[in-house]
This record gives sequence, structure tokens and C-alpha cells, in this order.
Amino acid sequence: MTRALTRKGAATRARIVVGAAAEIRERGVDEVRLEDVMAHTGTSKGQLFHYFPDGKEELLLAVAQHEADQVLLDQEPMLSNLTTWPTWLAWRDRLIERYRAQGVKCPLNGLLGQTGRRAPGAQAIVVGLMWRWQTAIAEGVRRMQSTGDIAPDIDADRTAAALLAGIQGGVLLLLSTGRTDHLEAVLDLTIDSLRAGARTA
Amino acid sequence: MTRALTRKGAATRARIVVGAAAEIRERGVDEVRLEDVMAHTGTSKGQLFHYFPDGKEELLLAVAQHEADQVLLDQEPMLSNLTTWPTWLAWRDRLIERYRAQGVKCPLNGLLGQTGRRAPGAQAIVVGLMWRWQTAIAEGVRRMQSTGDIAPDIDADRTAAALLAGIQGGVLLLLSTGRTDHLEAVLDLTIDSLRAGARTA
DNA sequence: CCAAAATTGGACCTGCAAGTCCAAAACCCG
DNA sequence: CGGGTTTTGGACTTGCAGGTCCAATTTTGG
Repeated sequence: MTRALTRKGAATRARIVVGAAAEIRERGVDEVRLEDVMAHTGTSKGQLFHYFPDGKEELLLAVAQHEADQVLLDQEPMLSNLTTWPTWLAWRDRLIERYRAQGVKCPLNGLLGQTGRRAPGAQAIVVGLMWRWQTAIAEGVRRMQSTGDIAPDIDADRTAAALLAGIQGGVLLLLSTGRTDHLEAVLDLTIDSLRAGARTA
Repeated sequence: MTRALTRKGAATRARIVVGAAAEIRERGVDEVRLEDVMAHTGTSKGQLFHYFPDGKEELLLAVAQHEADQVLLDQEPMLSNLTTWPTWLAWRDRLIERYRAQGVKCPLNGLLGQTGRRAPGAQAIVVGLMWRWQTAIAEGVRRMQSTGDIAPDIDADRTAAALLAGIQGGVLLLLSTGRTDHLEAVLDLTIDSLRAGARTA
């Protein structure tokens, strides 16, 4: 079934997903036609429906998964190693740098706003992404607590939830305003707050 | 020009905007057809294009403005009177209650994600909303500083920016997960942090 | 090297939703 | 009341994007 994929076929499929993802990031989900994807990836309509029998919806789902994975990969290796303050700051810098560079071209926006409504599966992908993201942050907080760098009475999960929300909102506001002020404020204030608490313990 | 509106005409126009807004909140921007609006508001195509000559785009813009205004109105009178801790908490409760009730049906999502790309004017509306929102919060922080309830060394604008981002992200996550956990965490942790700082001053 | 299966190209179909048009009805004001 | 204007209804046009189909070509495995 899924085993019916030649090396060449797999390559084409991947090319379509990556190309479509780029196109969508650039111009938004509902501005991208299948024809655009075809042109941009050098494929034909027959190929699109060969690799994605359910058409656009299935393609969007694949793109969503691809983009979601990418979001977390971009934060490595910091995100998985939030064990010292320098790492936290490096993570902070990476986030800001990444989103500043990317500007208005946000994969998440497309995933959440548009794809989410259509494909029920996309919802699950986003939830999965957020869950992994938040878990990684919470894990970081706990490790810092174990070394005494963060006060033990802090609720790691709740803090991670708030920080994640702040990041998402910061990115969202970046999309509207074009500025990273909000994202920076969230990260700086939250991290400062966590550091300040350490001495209290 | 705009004065060529009979009392009846104005009523019809308003009915269209309100009805379209409800429809969009319920089912998402790109799931709502003009025909749906017509059915839901008891109007004809002729009327739609009579009151919104530029068609769907112009209608969406009007809806966006309407929804944006509504967002802030829903937070009154608390948002304009963040002068005591009880008011802050009441504001917090109102926000959570409102978004919990509204669930996945979020006007902002539609405005930002979909409308934003299409109509350049919608972008401006969202920015305006965020600006007013953030300004109101910052004003609240400053007033609390003037009464000594919040530490004077806190950067009101930056704090407001972070809080606003947190709220937006919290709502965004509510859309994906269906839970208000993130929103609550942001509000509680931020407000607690502000209160804790007071004694330091 | 051959048959079966996967891959590819692109013409064609189809449905739908935005937008156009105009004539009928209601309304306003002197 | 009466002429001009606004309001209303709904049939019709149009373009387009997703999806179908199939025949040609390449690849694979034995």
C-alpha cells in the first residue's frame, strides 16, 4: 500500500510537500492553488493526485505535519537542553531570530486558522505540536529546579503553559504588527521572573 | 454619498453586518458564502452589493471593524478602570468567562488569519484593536503604580505587551485545545507577579 | 529482456460562488 | 400626490480551481 513508493516516487512526494510548504508560507493557504504548487515544484496534476489521492486536503495535512516538525527542530538543540541559564538565553535568541527573519510568513498561522477548520486532522497536529513544545519547556523548568536555579515552589507545568501562550501570542502579534516587541517582552519578562525567584528559595 | 442611507437602509446594512459576523464566528470566514449571509439575514444579493459595492471584501472589512469594537466593549467597564486589585481580578474573570463561553468561535482568528491576508485594511483594524487593548492595560499598570500597588520600577508598556501577547496566545491555544488552561495560567501568573512586586517597592 | 507496476503529463469536466444587471416596489420630500 | 431616489429581488454570467481520466513513459524485479 504505502510500500508502493519507488525511490523516485518518494522523492517526488517529498518535493511536493516541501514546495507546497514554502509556497504556503510565502503567500498563505488560501492563496495557493494546486496549479501554483505544480509550477513551483515542477509536477503535474496527475502526480499531485497520485501521491495525495484525497487531493488538497491530504496535501495540506502532510504540509502541516512537515511544518510542525520543523518548528521544533528549529529550536534544537536548545529546547531539549534547558539546563542552564545560558541555554535558556540562547533558546530565547534563537526564537526571536527565527521569527524575526521569517516575519509575516508563518506556518502556524496557516495551520491553525485555515487548515484547522477544514481538516480535523490538522487540529490534532497542532495540538500535538503544542503539547511537545510545552512539555519541553516544563521539563526545562524542572531541571532548573533540581539544580536550584529556579525556585522549587514554582508550578513548572503552569509556567510552561503561560510561556507557551506568550510565545504564540507574540508570534501572532508579529504577524499583525511586523514587530517582535511582544515576543521579546514575553520571553524576557518570563525568564527574568524565573531567575528572580531562584534567590527567594 | 454615505448620506444616501434611509433609516430603513441603515437598518438593513446593520442587519447584514451583524448577521454576517455571527455566521462567520460560527463557521469560519472561508466557510461562509454570500448566500449564507443572505439566508441568515433575510436579504438578497442585490442588497448585499447595494450596501457593499466592493462585495465580499468590503463586507468582511465592516464585519472586522464591528467585531474588533465588540472585543473591547466586552471587557468594559473593567478594562478602563484597572485601578484596584478587585477590578483586575474581575477583568480576569470576565475574560476567561467570555472566551470559555465562546469556545472555538473566535472572531479574531477569522480576522487575523483569513481576512488579514486578503484585505490590507483588516490588518490595520487588528493593529488598532491591539494597540487600544495594550494601551488600556498599560494605563492600568501605571495607575496601580501611582497608588503603590505595583512596584514603580516595572516597565508598564513592556508588561502590557507581554500580557497582551499572553492573552492572544491563550485564546489561540483555546482554539486548538478547547481548554482555557493557558489563558488562565497567563492571567494568574502575570497578575500574581505584579502583586508580588508591590511589596518589594 | 519482459511483464507488471509505478510514475508522469495534460486535456477535460464540473460545480460553485462572486459578481452583474435590471426591473419592480417602497420610500422620501416638496 | 407625484417625481426622483433608494431599496429590493432574483435571474443570469463568468471565471476559476479542484478533481477526473487515460494514455504515454519509466522503473522495477525476476
